[in-house]
Amino acid sequence: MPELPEVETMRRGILAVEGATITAAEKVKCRRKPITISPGMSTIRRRLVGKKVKQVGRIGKRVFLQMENNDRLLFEPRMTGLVLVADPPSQQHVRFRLEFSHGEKEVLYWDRRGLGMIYLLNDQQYQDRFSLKNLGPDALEVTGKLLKEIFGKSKRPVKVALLDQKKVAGIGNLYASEILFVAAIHPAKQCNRITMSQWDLIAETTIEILQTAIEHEGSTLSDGTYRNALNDPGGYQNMHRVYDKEGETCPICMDSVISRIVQAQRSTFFCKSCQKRS
DNA sequence: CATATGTCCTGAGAGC
DNA sequence: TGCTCTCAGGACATAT
Repeated sequence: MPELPEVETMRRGILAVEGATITAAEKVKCRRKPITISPGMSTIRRRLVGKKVKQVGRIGKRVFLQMENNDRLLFEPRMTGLVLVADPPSQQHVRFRLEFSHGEKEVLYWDRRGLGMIYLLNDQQYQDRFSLKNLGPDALEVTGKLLKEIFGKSKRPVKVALLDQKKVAGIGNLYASEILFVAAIHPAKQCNRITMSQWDLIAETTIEILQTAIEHEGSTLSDGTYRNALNDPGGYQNMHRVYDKEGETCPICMDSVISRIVQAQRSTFFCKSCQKRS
């Protein structure tokens, strides 16, 4: 589930390692199927141990440690991955560990389902991997004009299109429903039928919702998986308007109930009265 | 190129 | 109570 706000919260949670030197990197033994860590641990150790972290960054839904030579160690949490500086929710799902020079700093990668990945890229590999061809502009940077350029000719349903990371980076299933509800756009509306003023509204709403979600440290759903770097839950789930609220009264019209439909094999939540196909 | 679909994986919760 | 089954949705390989 980690989307842009959750991953940005992870990034902020490990900012303290900026300037610290990595003293150890360890793939933690785990009875479950091991996650993908690339390249191998011996190469990772050779390139990281004794090196200083220049910056902690985020690209889309990935968080990374950037070294002084611009090697980047990326954590890609996918569904259930967490980057932690505190004790993990469970020991059995700890997959990877980094130790740092000063203080008692330690960073853990924890992942219950193990769909996440960790990989080390040199600067050129990073630039290629995340060129605009492969990953769209960050969702916090969008404008109506940009969205219209990116999506304006597409016939896809807007909700499905917003999830395409090649187009815009950072929006996932949860925030897509929330954004379109607030912008009052029907999730099945085709992109090429959305007006310029509606794109402006979607852009504004996207930034507003994602920023507010970051301020609240992301959304911890009922399964409780997502935690910040200190292993505390987020708070934005209390501000959800439609996500996972099928059958509940719409908070805007107070009349219709929230509907659930499936688009591209994923749940979409919306209000039939507030979000017209028009 | 654009878009659709199946797959990876675990554990919570539903249903019997 | 304990078993089986479904489902959650990140990114990507493959197909159309």
